[in-house]
Amino acid sequence: MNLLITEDDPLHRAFLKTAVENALPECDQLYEAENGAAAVEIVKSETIDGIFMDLQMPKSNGVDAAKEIWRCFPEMRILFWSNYADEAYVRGVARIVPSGAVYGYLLKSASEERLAFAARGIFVQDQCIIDREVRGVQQRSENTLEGLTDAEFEVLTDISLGMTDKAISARRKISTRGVQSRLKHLYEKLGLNRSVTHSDIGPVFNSRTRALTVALSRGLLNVDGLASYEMELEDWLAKK
Amino acid sequence: MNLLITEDDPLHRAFLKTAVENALPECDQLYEAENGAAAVEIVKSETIDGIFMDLQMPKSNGVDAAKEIWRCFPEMRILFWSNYADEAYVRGVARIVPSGAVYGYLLKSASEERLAFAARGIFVQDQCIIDREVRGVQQRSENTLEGLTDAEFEVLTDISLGMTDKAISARRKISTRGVQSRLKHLYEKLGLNRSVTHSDIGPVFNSRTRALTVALSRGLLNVDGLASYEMELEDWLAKK
DNA sequence: GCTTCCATTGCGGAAACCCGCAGGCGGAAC
DNA sequence: GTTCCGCCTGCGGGTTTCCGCAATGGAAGC
Repeated sequence: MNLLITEDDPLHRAFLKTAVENALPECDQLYEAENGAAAVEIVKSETIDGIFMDLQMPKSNGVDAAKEIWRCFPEMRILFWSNYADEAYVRGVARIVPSGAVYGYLLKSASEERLAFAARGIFVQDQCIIDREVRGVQQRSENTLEGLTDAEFEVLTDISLGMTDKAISARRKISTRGVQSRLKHLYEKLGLNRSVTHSDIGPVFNSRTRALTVALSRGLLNVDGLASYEMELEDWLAKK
Repeated sequence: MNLLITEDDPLHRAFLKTAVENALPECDQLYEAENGAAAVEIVKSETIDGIFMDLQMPKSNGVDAAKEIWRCFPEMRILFWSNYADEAYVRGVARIVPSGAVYGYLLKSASEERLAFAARGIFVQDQCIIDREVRGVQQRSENTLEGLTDAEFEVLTDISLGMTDKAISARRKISTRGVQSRLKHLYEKLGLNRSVTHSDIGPVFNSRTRALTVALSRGLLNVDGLASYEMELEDWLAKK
């Protein structure tokens, strides 16, 4: 069995390496990549059976790399390994998993024991292993109470790129009024309607930008995510 | 000599610990804290001569902790140790350094050798040691060409919190027109004026929110910074 | 003193944004 | 079938934001 570790931080890489050597003696060859692009190359040139993938990496983040890898090898088993259980990451990963693919999502704070268990579960027994806290985020984002619908999340990513209503309506093929309607619901769910309005000054917050702040601080969005949304937007602009 | 390591990631903490033991044999006691609040407590209860401070930590980031520590011990020597040379961090640190204090700013990608050199420089020889790349950011933000003036940066933080023009004008004690003037200059420096405008759709971007995206992706702002600006804003709102 | 540069201010208007109301559509549940 | 419910749409209008133009005042430099 050949595995690949994709992780930019040399310390974490070394830790992961020894952990894997202990947990998976059946691993013959252990490749390493320090960014997403390098990982993609190795997967294409070598024979890889499974991947450890860090999500936070400078340039070419883990999600993009995984998307490209799954495009070529839909069967590839990937264990994501992340600092945070941010909704942006969880959603980002969930969006690109091919149906039937085996994958896992583990936090870096997990013990070596948990890591070993997850690794064996995924790479040996072909089972999906999702960290408990991550699972919590997933569920919360599935039931509509606390979480946003896809439509609302979509419009959130669009305004996070700084698009105008009109541009969004063109991109998503709905009327500008539809965009505003989505926005209104988004604002409500983020709790902006009952936000501060000072007697002298009037409303203190501009909903549109405030939504961004709140989304960022709640982990609905993160800066890496923005970068990849930006690329999708550029593709669309080029085609239009 | 008693030193304190403030770092949430156990791996990095362990690495730092052995590195310090090698580089600074004159260190008697080596304390550890895994977040800013704990660090502040230790500094207040023990006798500490110098601190390694991680900047990215969940809750109570390094800048806030350092601010509080320097408020009580303006002589404290602090070596900041960060993943990124983001302008938001560099500016954040520079804003709170008491005049005459000894401090350093090192990237985590630095070699152990550089780390040892910096540690000796700061804690033994009382010299400020700033990483080269960080120094680059500092200079760029000092000369007005590429960087923003204080006024522009201030208004950037305000819109990043989602404030309206009127609220900003009240807070900064200038007219709303003044706010808009600052904003206009900010937009220019971020390059939003010559941005995409599509023939069918018209302007694709809303300057106000687009400014946020650009500032975030360029590292002028970051999410930790937002959290502490938010607290300042709440203080002001409470007083008002 | 004069000029230059910068930040600020008022005015005014075009555009963008926020939102209540009313209505239409399709899918899920009963 | 009926009833919900979420989502989209048009209309209308109130508010906010963006920005050009012109004028003021202060600081720095000749």
